[in-house]
Amino acid sequence: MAVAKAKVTAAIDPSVITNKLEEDIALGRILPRERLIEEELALRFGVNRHVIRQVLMELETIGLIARQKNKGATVRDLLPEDVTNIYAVRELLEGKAAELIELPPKPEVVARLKDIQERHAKAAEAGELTNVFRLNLLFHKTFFAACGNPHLADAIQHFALKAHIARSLTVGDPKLLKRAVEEHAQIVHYLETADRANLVRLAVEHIIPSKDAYLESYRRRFGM
Amino acid sequence: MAVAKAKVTAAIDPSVITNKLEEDIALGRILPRERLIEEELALRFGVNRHVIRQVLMELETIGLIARQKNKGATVRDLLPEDVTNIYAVRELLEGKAAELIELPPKPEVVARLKDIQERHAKAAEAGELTNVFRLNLLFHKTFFAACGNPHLADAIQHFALKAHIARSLTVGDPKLLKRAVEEHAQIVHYLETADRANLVRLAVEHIIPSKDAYLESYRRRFGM
DNA sequence: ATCGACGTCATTGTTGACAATATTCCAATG
DNA sequence: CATTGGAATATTGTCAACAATGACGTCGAT
Repeated sequence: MAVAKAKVTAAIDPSVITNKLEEDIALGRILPRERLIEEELALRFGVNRHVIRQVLMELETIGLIARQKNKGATVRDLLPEDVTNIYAVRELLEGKAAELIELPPKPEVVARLKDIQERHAKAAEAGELTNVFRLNLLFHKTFFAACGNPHLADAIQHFALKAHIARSLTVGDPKLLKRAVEEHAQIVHYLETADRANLVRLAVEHIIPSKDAYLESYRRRFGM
Repeated sequence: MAVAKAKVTAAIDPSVITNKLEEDIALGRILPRERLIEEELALRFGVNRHVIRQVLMELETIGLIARQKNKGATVRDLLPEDVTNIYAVRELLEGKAAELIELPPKPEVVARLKDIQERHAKAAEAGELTNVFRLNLLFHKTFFAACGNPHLADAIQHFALKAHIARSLTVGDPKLLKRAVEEHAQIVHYLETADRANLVRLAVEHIIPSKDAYLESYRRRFGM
């Protein structure tokens, strides 16, 4: 009995499913107001429905989906004012983190960011949206983790996830993508040159285009 | 022995249990590193173990407890640096909210805050810790909800809950309590007189004493 | 044709049983 | 006496069956 049974089917961690669904929502593969059926998802990921329920609860607290008792879960539909409010908090938090980050940063932090940045740029060039999404996420996570306040970094991560719904509609835009890639390179540059003022400015400005793109897209669809 | 199923019309909502456990942690009835056994809690609240699991997951995302796979849940033990970091975020968020709040505020907001403040003061005088806890929570929630940014208000609420672990050790201190009551009255006053500068200042300063009390208490217990 | 009552189906919520994993305790060993 | 091995126990994790609820279409009456 010492030997564990060989697991034929790889044990799927709930957080893996959560991440996958976040990705689906962020990339617009599941759209706002679209319904998430527990059994469908259970089948798709090859797990029990309870695991899916747990995942859905997580997504709810993150703010990506809304659940109603006995009625199920749907992707949240963010109104322009929601997006404005979320981004107001993001600017506040991310600006603060940029103020706190150690300058000059530890060499390994810069090294990691450079590596991520390059892979992100390549993925963008190749049009691999999934990788672009993941590497962008990783870049920001790595950057803000360096601020020295894990609780602040968590909050930033949390609000970045909330904003993903808003980004789903404009995620494919090559212009936005190109600009994001360039700004990542600039952020690394400001880190290396210990240029606090520009770092803080860019950290805040960096997220604005995606907000504007969403508001613009919303206006276009529903009129002003 | 006797019966235990007194609740024919029960239907206990999970959030009620969550709130009760938050209270227990905040008031120090359950201490850091103490274990939370699912079946015990299920028995205590007269619900199925699954409900408790759900509650524990919520408490985990709030940050009040830590869970390890197959090992169960314990109340989180906040190190001084955690408390410092959490309060840094609180000051940032609550300061911002105070800047955003509409001045002069709507009359009904002031009326509600006054009512809560008076009941809070009475509870403090009577030494009813449970009511003090609840009314203090309600006061802050009502105040920050008035900032006009629900996402910001949520984040504030979230971090206030995280901080509750830290407050559990000093919650009984009459000096702190007296000061909190007075400052609530002052906050209402600054609202009525539309005194933005003082309002922002006090909103930030108001939470500092409980942070300092925790750090002090920690030093005393483990030496400096 | 419109509306509402009603029955059926789809979906979520709840429960108890069982499996997997950690913890505790005790005895055997060096 | 400390340590290790391994049952016995305690606790959490997973599952499948069942109950409750809401969504939807059908049918009859006006």
